[in-house]
Amino acid sequence: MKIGELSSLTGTSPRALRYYEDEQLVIPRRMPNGYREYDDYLVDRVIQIRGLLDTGLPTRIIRQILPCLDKPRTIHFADATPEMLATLEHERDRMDERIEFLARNRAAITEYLDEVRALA
DNA sequence: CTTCTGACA
DNA sequence: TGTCAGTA
Repeated sequence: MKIGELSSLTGTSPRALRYYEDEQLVIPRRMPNGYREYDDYLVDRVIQIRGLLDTGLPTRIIRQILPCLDKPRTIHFADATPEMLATLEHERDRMDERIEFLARNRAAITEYLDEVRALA
């Protein structure tokens, strides 16, 4: 499929899709006219990438763990280097911090909402 | 009309 | 990331 279809299918702008290619998060083939040709399995990968990006993971890390996320997930346990496990642990801890941060703000907003409603 | 690359009041 | 330009 061309970039436009992948874009609407994943809710990701063509601009972002081209950026992912620069970061080597997705490697589309090229059609004779120069247009990018994306394989169907990339729909799931792009959605996966967006989720990881929203989590706060830098593209460098995503690029590193992406091969572990593809279809034959079981086969990829082999290339799990100790360095990668270390970075993943680090990122997991960062996620925990982010969760705490988000939870505080959620609590603050809830509290604010309750007070406003109490006065109304 | 869609996509491509490069660039930024 | 959006968007504009000048093409293919």
